[in-house]
This record gives sequence, structure tokens and C-alpha cells, in this order.
Amino acid sequence: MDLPVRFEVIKHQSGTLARAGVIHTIHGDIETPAFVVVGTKGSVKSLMSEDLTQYVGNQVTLANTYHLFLQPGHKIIKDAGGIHSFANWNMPTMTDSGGFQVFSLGAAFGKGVTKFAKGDVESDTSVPVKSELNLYSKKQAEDHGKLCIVDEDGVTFTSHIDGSMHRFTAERSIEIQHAIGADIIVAFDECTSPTAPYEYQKEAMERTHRWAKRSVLAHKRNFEALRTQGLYGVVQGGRYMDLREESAKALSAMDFDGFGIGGSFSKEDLGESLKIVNGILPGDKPRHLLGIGEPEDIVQGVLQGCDTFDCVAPTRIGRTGSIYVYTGLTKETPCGTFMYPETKKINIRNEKFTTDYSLLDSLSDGYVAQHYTKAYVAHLFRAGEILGPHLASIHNLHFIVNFTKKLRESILVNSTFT
RNA sequence: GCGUCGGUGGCAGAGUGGUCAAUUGCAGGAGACUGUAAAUCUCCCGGAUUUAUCCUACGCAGGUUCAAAUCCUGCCCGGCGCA
Repeated sequence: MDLPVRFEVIKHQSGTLARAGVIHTIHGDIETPAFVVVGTKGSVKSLMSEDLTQYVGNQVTLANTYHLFLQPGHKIIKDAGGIHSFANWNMPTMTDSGGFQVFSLGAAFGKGVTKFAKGDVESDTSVPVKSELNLYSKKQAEDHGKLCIVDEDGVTFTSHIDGSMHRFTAERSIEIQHAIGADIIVAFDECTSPTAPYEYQKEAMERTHRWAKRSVLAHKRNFEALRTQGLYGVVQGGRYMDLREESAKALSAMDFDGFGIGGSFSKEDLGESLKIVNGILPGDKPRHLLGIGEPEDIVQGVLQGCDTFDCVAPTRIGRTGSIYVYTGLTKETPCGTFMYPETKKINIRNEKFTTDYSLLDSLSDGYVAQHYTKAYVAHLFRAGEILGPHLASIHNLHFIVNFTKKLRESILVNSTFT
């Protein structure tokens, strides 16, 4: 019997960890490196499935376990026949475990912290070194200014929707992901804040390893799921190279179909960090860089051996008026292994675009880029028309999906056979 | 014509003797956004300028006062009512 998620490397690039390959799933193949479109609540914000297949051209989407669990509830998705039929996503899909929400609703809640640390980050001393155990209450969460609290066994969330309390454990997350039915599911982990001190990062990482083991066991207990869904484990360790190394080793020893690389990074060390991790992770399994996907980051990730990337940036910045465009120049990767197109972002709401009748991006071959002008999209944004964010989202997604595809082609053209 | 209410920054609309270059919303200018608490958030928004400060401003013109967007007089303009 074939594994539900099977990875095939087609070419390695000499001198780097970059590789081109294919991830085979029951709902189709994913040619890697590939960008994964994010549809957290089973919806790529403002896009219907046909927008994805006809105008974006992505191969795979990612939904979120925590969000779908709260709304509409995984039972409804299961009864609807799984996420593919429920959302009309006729392509490979992934679900994230909810581990990111431990960060976004926990340590990062109300603090404006992102998983990317720029430069030196002051440690947030309010982060407890020892996990808060038991005795959780809504009031406690409010006192801590967060909507979730972590303990050894799992995480207790206060719903950001209605304040109701919910409990996630490794087993629970896997059970929900089985019900949702994505092709690739992810072990429950804790995404830590870049402001958390070393001691906490280490503790959280070790706990994530324990959850990873439990996730594997929970997955193996479900024979139906085992036949149709692949399970990824998540490497943690934050900004610390020794922890990253330790985490990669620990996860490599477990029986996963692929790996996610999660947690927080410092912008400067992203490449170095990935190099260490991917130098350890087994070469015959796919590696997904969780939540990172600005063009330059993807170049870094591909060079250092990552195969897939998801990121909310294209849709989120698109919705708020930032448009990816090519500059027309080419850039060379740091080690000179291949050339790639230089990109930049423009703010389409800027005054100067109101009378700019040129195409949204004449150098991009996307449908939106080639059929709508900057002046028109600028008008849509100014007029508050929903079509503005919609077109911007389609364009940015097509742009980044295609940008990643170009990197794949570079590898195929320039590289040696494996 | 008489009576009455009102005329505030691009617009709407607070303020009704000093704490007012004037609350707030919209419009406008710019920025942010990386496993989506996000069709969101932040900053700027009379002029000159380095914070300070100075200048010009609350229909127009005078006046009262140490001090007026705020009080008084006249004028201009608008709504409503009565002729």
C-alpha cells in the first residue's frame, strides 16, 4: 500500500540544500518548491475555489484546526464529506494543528508581537519559565491578558468568538484533524514567542516533542486516517541554534511523513537556522516552513532545503492595499547558485496611483495583473469596494505561487540529477 | 417687512468668556502587516518652524474685557414661521 503522502525528489541543487520534487497525495501532486495558500477558516479570504484554480494556480491549501473546530465545528465538516468537499477545494489540502494559536492567542495576545524578531529582542520577563498548571479560569486568562494557557498535557483556550472554554491536547488536535480530513495534518505543537527567554523556549520545545510522540500514536490508532492522511511533526527551538538542532534530531527519530518548521525566528538568522535544521531532517521527507512567505524568505527557505511554504502575507497585505510587483531586475542568491526576479511591494492606495493607467503588474503573467490597471484598483480601494481586496488577493497569491514556481524551475534547469 | 433659529477647519458636527489651532466622525496624506482575534491597525492632517515658539483663523466690520469661536452693536448670508 502506498503511503498517503509520498515525497519524491527530482533534483538537488549542488552547493545548496535546495531541491525540486513532488509530494504525492490522494488529492493530487504538489510540485515543490511550492507556496501553500492559507484559508484558515476553510476560506481563502474573499476567494472561491474557482478563483484558486483559474486565477491563482496554487496546488495546495492550508486550513486551521482551531478555527474550524470553533466554527463550524469539525463534525459538520466530517459529515459534509471532509474539507475537500465542504470547501469545494479540489486539490491537496493541509490543516495546521492549532499550535500557532497557542502563540497568537497566548503570549502574543494584545502585544503586537509577531513570530519574527528583528534584531535583538528584549526578553519578555512576564513569560513564566515554568508552565502554568491547571486551575485555569477565564478570569485568569484575562488577568494574564491572553486567551490560552499551556500546561504539560495541553492547552486551554478561551474562544475569541464567544468566550467559551476549550481544551486542546495532542490527541484532540489529531482527532479533529482526522475529522476535517486534510491530506496533510500537523502534530500539535507550541509556537513560542521570540520574546520568550531561552529557558522557556527549551521547556516548550521539549514539551512539543512529547506532544509529537503522542500525536504519532494518536494518528496510528486511526487506521482509516492512516490510509488517507499524512502526519507532519513540527520542529521548534525559536531563535536558538542549539535548540533547533536538538529539535530536528528529536523529530527525525519519530515516524512522521514530513516535517513542519515552526516557531519564531530572527530575520537575520533564518537561513542559518534552516540550514541546521534541514541538514538534520531526513532527506526523503518533505519539509514545510510554517507561516513564512515573503519572497526573499522563500528564496532563503528554498536554498536551505524547504519544500513548501504557507503564509498569510499575500492575502493580508493584499486586502490592505499592498501589491507585489516585479521590479524587472534579477537578483542572485547569496552563494551565487541561481538568479531570481527582484520583487517589491507598492501601496496601491497611494495618491500617485489614482492616475496610473498602467497594468497592475505588467511583468507578471497573472490574469489580474494583465487585465486590471493600477488606477482602477486604486479606485476600488478608495471607494471601499470589496472587489479591490479581492483582486489584490488573487494577484498577490498568483504572484507568490508563481514566484515559488520560478525558483523550482531554476533548480530544475541549473541542477544536477540526484 | 416682522419674528425666530443659525452661520466653526475639505465635509458633517462639538465647543458657548481663559485649560482652543479648536473634541469627534468622514474625506485626505503616509506607514505597518510573515502556520489570519485582521475588508485591520498606527501616525499625520491651518501656515512657518528645531521641542520651544510665532503668525493667521470659528460669516464680515466694529466694540466690551487683562482675556472672545464664546458677550454686545451693525451688516451680509441661510432655515423656519407670520404677513
